[in-house]
Amino acid sequence: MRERRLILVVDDEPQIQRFLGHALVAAGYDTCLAATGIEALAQVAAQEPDLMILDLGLPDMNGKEVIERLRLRSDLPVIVLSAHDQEMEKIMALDLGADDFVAKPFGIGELLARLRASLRPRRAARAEQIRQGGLVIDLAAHQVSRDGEPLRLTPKEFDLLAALAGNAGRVMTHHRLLQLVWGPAHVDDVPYLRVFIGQLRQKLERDPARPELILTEPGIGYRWAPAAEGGQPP
Amino acid sequence: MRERRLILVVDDEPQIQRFLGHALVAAGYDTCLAATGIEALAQVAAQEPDLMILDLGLPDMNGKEVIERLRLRSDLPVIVLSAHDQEMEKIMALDLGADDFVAKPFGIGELLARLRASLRPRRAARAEQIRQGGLVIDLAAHQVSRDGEPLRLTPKEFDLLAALAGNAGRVMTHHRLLQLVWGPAHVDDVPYLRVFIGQLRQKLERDPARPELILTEPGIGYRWAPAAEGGQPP
DNA sequence: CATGGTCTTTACGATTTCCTTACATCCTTT
DNA sequence: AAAGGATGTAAGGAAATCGTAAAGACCATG
Repeated sequence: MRERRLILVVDDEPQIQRFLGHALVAAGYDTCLAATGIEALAQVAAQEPDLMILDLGLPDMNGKEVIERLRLRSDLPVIVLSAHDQEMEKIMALDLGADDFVAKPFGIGELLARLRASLRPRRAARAEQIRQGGLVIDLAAHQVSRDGEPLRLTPKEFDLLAALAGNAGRVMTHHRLLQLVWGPAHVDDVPYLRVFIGQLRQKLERDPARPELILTEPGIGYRWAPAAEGGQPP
Repeated sequence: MRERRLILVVDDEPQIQRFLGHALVAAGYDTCLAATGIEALAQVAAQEPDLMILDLGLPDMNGKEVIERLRLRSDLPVIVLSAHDQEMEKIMALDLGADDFVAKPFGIGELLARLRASLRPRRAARAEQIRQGGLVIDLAAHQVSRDGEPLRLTPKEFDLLAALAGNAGRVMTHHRLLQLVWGPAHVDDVPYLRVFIGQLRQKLERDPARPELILTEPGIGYRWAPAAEGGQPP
């Protein structure tokens, strides 16, 4: 494994590139640079960095597209830099799987803090097996079993389950789930989600009418219940 | 980084300039001065102060314009000084992004307190967790919990909370909150706010009748209580 | 070509959230 | 002390969202 973490800085302003480059090196990281979206994706493939700092508002494609195409092949953490007037872009970027964002103008201290936070937990969350009650989900082997007995899940069902259980405890928005399972073209087809969530509950939950594993966050999305949690609201 | 914080005082009355200058220096700040709006903007560019104290009623432009033009290039905290007959200006200034206000005549103690609150490192926004007492707000994960127990918030409730807590310490006017949560079409539907503020307090506050987190600024808006600050006015 | 499985799409009742209004309470002003 | 304005609560109906079932489309396989 590499000794120092490699940070890919994607920005078209040489001034900011230089500034970030110095600051990151001073903080003990290695850096590589890209000035366009195309370049950025090429650098990801070539250098396999540990994190990307992405400025929205590149000359060749918008940040949304960069993340979209990046997410097809990698789960590299992304921190988005955005100007004040880019609220919409920012929210889109987060929806598509950016990990965090920092508004310009930013303090270097703040950026480094976000960077440390994004680099940390990612490694731990990539376990191969997820256990929950009598449930065992083997992401690598594409298998799920309950109380030792294997369950039959269709590919889409499994992808959806993986997206949920792989982010246990976090609320996954409709957009994010649709993006992960159905791809960028169907981020608005919320009915798909309803149907497949229903099917998953039918197969996984002890009482599909009162789910304990896949919880609904009305108006937002769904959430995989965090590990040990007992008790129901009155 | 600079050792002492630099405060820019914008006022056309030499008497007040002198008074504030002495008081601020005595309190351990550096100061610089401006007597007009133009001068103020020039000083911001030249000196890069840490905070601006802005008297409404300048000779060359009104406070609204100063903040409007300032906000194009900076998110410098601004505290507004206003007389009784400048209510409209004051609210406009807050609408445009001023952080706080102090009514003339003011006590220096009060001004210094507001100043400390506005200088406190502003958690530049969303995406990271906000902690307050037993409360944890995870804006990215769309989750709120108190004393470890997750709270159920509806989407609108969450948006409103995000708008408030993401601007901790600032006075958020009715207009600004309505604009952020309900959109430009409902900036005058203050009753929405009352209802949802009430619901949030019901869920978040330890004693909803005597709120400690969401404070009312009568006639103006609401404010998320700044981090550590003990004691309430009688 | 038929078959079985999976995915997409639609429809409808149930649930949750949102909007709206009315009224009691508090604070400031005259 | 009374009046006016602003705020806080409660409650009902409107609107949006959710869960479920079911029918047709698509695809690989035999």
